[in-house]
Amino acid sequence: MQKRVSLKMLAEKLKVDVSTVSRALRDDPRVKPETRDMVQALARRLDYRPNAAARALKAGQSGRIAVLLSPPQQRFASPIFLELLSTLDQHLRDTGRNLAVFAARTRDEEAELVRQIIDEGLADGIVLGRTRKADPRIRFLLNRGVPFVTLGRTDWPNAHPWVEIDYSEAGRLAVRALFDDLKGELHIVAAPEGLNFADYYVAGALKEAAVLGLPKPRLWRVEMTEAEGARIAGEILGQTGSVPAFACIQDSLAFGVFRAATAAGAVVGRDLTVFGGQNFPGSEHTSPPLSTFSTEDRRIADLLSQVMLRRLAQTATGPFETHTVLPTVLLRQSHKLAQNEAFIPVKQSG
Amino acid sequence: MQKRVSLKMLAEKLKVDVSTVSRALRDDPRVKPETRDMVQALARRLDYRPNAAARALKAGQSGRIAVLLSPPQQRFASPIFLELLSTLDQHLRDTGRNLAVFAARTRDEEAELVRQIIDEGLADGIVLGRTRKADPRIRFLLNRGVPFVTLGRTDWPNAHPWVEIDYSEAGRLAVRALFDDLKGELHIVAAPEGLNFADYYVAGALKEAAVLGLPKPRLWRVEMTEAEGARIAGEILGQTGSVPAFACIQDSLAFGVFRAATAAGAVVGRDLTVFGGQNFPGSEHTSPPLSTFSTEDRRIADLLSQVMLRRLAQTATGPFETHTVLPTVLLRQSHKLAQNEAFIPVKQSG
DNA sequence: ATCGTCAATACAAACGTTTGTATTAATCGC
DNA sequence: GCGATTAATACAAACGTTTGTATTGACGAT
Repeated sequence: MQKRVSLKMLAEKLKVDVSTVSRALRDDPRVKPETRDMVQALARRLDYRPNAAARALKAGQSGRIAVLLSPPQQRFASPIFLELLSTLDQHLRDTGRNLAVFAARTRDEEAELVRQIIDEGLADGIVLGRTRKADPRIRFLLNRGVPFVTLGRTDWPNAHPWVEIDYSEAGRLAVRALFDDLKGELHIVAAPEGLNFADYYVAGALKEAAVLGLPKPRLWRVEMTEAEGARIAGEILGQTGSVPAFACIQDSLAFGVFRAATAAGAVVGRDLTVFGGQNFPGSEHTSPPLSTFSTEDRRIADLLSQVMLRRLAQTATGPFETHTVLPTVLLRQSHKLAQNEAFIPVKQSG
Repeated sequence: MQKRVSLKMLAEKLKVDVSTVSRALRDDPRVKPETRDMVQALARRLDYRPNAAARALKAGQSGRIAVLLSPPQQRFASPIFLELLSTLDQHLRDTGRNLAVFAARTRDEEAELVRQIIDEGLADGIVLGRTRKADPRIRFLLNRGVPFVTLGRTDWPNAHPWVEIDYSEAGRLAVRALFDDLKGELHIVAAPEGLNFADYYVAGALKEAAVLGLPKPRLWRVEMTEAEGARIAGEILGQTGSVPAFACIQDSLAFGVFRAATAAGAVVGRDLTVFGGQNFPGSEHTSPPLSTFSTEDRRIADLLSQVMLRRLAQTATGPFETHTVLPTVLLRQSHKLAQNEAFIPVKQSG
């Protein structure tokens, strides 16, 4: 465990000042070419690496970007996060930055966590999702002038860059798709109220139901877990003789519906219909294949990364034009299986 | 965007020295109680937060723990990672530390990345998985005396703490399960050679095949993607009239087998049998439900976190006794569906 | 020969902490 | 009431960088 190589160590060995070493390594024209080469040669030989903490202190920048892992995190946390972490880290490392990850326990804790990240200098910028109504995290970040990008619009849509999945369209799609062979009550199963993407989904779904002349669907606002999906579907399947339809905002919930159906001896596509969301791994292989919409995880990750980097490079603050709404694409129409006796894939999920 | 609150600022306002402020905040008995209270009151009022970079520089420790996201990262990267990130961050924050995430592009890049993390002081400890034969990352970390924990044993099992999933048992279980109604060739579909967990799996599977008196199974060493699973199954289903059995090391591969089967018009459970691994979300709902083994993601995450923290607290180096082999638990036996016409869940997946 | 110019380098301060040591002034023993 | 003790605080150095400024010596112009 030999001592770390520092500028000082290089300077001593070469009998020059640390400032000369520092400049030599950064190809400053003020150092004589021979000196520069000598310094660089030794630095390479000793495998010198600048100390991140010292640089951060001097620069007043941590060199890190934080990603907020929004609670609750469960096994089902959407696949987009891993995609995002991986993509973002690669983009960041190309610009000499690193990735920090923070996982709040509860939603209430998040605002305090964001404050800590910024005020302790744990990161210079933040990527966050699951935006909410009157989101205290956004309020704080705007106040402090911190660079950040959100997945999902906020109440201050022109004050910062964001990328959004068109959840309103997703809700519309789900209801429209389920409508075709609707034989019973329609259930909208969405994430808790106040979460913007869920509110958009519900709005889109309700509007479409109205357009189609349906009676007002039953609304469920719950955490997006398989357990919650199973609980709701279990309750409904137990009490009604009709054929309920479930528009679930995420496949995790839809998986729960499948589970409840299996437990109740009901057959999806005959005794109930289901529509999911986000095209989770495995949803292609349920029986029948889960109708869902795709969210282009890869593209979202790329966009968020690029926008974050652009925002970091930016000197002036606001207004920020990078607002992108990503389309949601209908995948599979297996809820029609009972009628058609044939499975029509609308688009392969690759 | 007012200036950050520093010790210096507090000191100036209170007309005392920064050292006094520093000591007051840390409840040093050398400062007079009244002074302490005065300092703490102002610090609270101005919401002072110590600067992480300055602390890191002074302490010679970054206060961060790195998690290596092993390549290739794809949508299917196992659910364990999110669980790990979330659990680890919560444990770390309790001890005033933070989480850094690094995603190498390729396996070859990983060793260099680890070197960078340590030599630039980007992290004080590392959690890594996907250990390999003669793993250069481990070699380096041992050399430098860096605290680290691995998911999966290494070639230096007594030199560092590790947690391992019993993949040998997993391979054995899969072959044993498939054996019961084996009507054709047995295929072992595992991750590339050199990856320890995959090597254990293959060894376990081959040994069990030998014990059962089976002919030598066909061996595939591929990346664990749905595409690879589909490619292999497609190839086999096209060329043979018999009923192949696939023991896949991960559900992602098994999902691929399902996809190929659907494409070929083959029915899983009749024209082929499949066994997966790691119990991915959704694997419960395939048709038939995917036989797989569980890996107790939550417990693994907890263990890795705890062991990492214990290792960090440790002053002396080695030997490290924290070596845990986690059992793999058989889930579902749906590959027997064709025979029994009944689905026997061995254990619910929660 | 002498002054200004310029190249090359050294010196020094700063970023925000922590911590060892020096200074000051009050208190105690006698 | 005077030296020793002690409580309270200030001073200073250090961590490893970066960067503004001062210093040195060599050279060309006058």
